[in-house]
Amino acid sequence: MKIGIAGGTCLLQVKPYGSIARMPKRTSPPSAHDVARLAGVSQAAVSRAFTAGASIAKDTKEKVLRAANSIGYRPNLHARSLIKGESGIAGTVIGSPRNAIFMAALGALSKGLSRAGKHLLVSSAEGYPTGDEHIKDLLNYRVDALLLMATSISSKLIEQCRHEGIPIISFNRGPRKANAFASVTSNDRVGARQIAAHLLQQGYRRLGFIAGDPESSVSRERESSFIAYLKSHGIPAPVRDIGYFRREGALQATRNLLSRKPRPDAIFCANDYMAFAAIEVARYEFGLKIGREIGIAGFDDIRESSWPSFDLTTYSLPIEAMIEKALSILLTEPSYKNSLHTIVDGEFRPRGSTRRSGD
Amino acid sequence: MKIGIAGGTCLLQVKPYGSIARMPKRTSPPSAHDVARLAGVSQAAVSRAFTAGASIAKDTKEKVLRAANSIGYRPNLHARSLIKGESGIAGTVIGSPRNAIFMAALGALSKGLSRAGKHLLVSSAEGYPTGDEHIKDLLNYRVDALLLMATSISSKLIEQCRHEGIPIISFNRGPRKANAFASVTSNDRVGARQIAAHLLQQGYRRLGFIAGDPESSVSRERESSFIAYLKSHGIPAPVRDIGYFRREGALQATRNLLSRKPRPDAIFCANDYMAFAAIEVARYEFGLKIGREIGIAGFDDIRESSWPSFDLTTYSLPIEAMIEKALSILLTEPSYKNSLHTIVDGEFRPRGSTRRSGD
DNA sequence: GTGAAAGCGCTAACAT
DNA sequence: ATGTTAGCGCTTTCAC
Repeated sequence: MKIGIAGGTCLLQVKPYGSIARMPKRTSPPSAHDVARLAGVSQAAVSRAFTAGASIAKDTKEKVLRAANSIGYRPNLHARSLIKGESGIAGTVIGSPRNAIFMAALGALSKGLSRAGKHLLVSSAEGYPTGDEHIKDLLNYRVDALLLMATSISSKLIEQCRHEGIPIISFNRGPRKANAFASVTSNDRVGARQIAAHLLQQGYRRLGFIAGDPESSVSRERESSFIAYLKSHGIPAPVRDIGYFRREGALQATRNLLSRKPRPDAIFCANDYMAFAAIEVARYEFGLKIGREIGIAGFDDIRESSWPSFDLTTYSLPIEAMIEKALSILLTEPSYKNSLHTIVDGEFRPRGSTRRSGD
Repeated sequence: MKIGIAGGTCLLQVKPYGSIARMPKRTSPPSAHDVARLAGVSQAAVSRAFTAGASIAKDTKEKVLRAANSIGYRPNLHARSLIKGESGIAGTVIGSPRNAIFMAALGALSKGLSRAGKHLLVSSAEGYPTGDEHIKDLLNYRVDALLLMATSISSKLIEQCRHEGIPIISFNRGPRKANAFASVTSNDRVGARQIAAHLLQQGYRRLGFIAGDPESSVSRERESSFIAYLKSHGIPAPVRDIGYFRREGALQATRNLLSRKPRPDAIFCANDYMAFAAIEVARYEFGLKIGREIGIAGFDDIRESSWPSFDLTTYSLPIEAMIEKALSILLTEPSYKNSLHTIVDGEFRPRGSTRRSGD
């Protein structure tokens, strides 16, 4: 890989150690004092001009705003946070940024918070066993709330947050200890059950399951609920392999399952992303007609699932609704913050990948 | 959609207007003073204990840290920012959070910054013509740098940032005014040229192009470079339609192009995501063999492109390298900050979607 | 409605 | 090596 460099004067300059190396600061940003002086009012008046609903005369306010605008003044939110004890920032730790679901959630979250005038401080904890270090970092910024996506947190930190009144919302992962903090999850049990029911109804009988990360509550819930339904209908437990929520894992797991004798006639994958791999292995490596010769179902209903290349039967993970719920907990439901487990229903989406009667 | 609610005591409580509604704050977080009192030292000593390389005796430091730990003290970074004039936060505005590329970039960015002990404040400007409002928000937090992804910024704001020494790095979008700020882009011109050359070499002659957002510099660069190559080799300009970087748009654009007489024998799409739509329309709606009967190429080399369902010829957008470059500008190259245009080369990836000799 | 003054939690200069 | 002091930029009493 080549890197080309075009243009640019080059001021010689030394890097200030350990900080984001900034340009030479020609001017420090204007302060409320500067504005006050310019407008001929007190610094307190400037503050009031920028505080909605503060008691200030209309023309004083205008005068201030004009002055402020002319020198590009903008209130320093760090100073405000110091006083208010509130930062206007929500912290998010994302355990698996590769997962499209969490990234989609992040986008929705940021949008929703923006609308409410709040902001999102993001930390990626990919590859860390626990989110603790990242969470601590965020706490240093006195975040008003913590959103955990695919991230675990120690009891000590939970206790500390509760003590300081910082709500924790866990996303799509039930709390380990009941009522330790709020969580918003999709209704995976219902979804897995509907998929099981649908597969049986379509006439599939030799079922397979590809697990995600066997440690994750998400994968376990989907699996146990799937199995429970089968069992209650007198169907033998599915053959099983593990895909770790990754493509490579799912490719291999599918190969393993499809090589068995007798071959399973339908495979339920713990998420859509793995189901795509299963479909491709079945179609391109085993030459099977998806639906007719092998049923494949997933979970999440991500964008690609409805594309004709996959046409995947799945259960929609209601990410928008979940985010909305999380936002409403954050913004308007202080009473529920601590010990609420919200389960949002998705929707079953039968598609061609489990249609026996044709491809 | 149903929402189920499980568990939870319910303290009656009123929402503080306009703020993230927090739990009752049982305790405000401990301050350096508290620690100082507990450890029997001055508050300054506490500060020194938490400052790497400060002049403090070893056992004083230990004493302080023990005390701090026992009451869960953590330094308030807002206060620090106030003094230092540096927040340790980089601000990012993402214009199109739906675009997988930018989300991937975000993940990498957050990871890289985390390693450097920095943080990422994220704002989504989806649907806004300019990022200005969001950028202003971020500036209120005195971000140390601004990363713009698919986001435009007014000259006024550029000027203000330069004035305050805040570097702006634009991602995969060249600066409108030369040298207005730093930018990191992929080498789209080279990529588009290689694709054009490859298509000709494979024997395709009646070419088509599907543009992204015709306003975007990315789409324009890819198109103009593609056309320039064809022209210089005596091939007529491609027929053209617009997909706006969206699936629906690309589906329709492909239908339009494939309905023409004579039908183009190859289509270059301004990105992979649109190329998937093109492939699916060609394959499932027009019954064409991809590669043999219609060549399709994209740009970006996202994850799905190498999947057998698409097997898409494309040019890799070197997102990791670009992020690395952006980080190094941010963290270690103050001298280049202002007027550097870095172009990172990707790699041409010929695949089955443009192989004439077979499917 | 407005200004003066106190202080949020911290760092940095200055003493000692 | 440590304590004292003066702010960083703002919000919030408290007088007027």
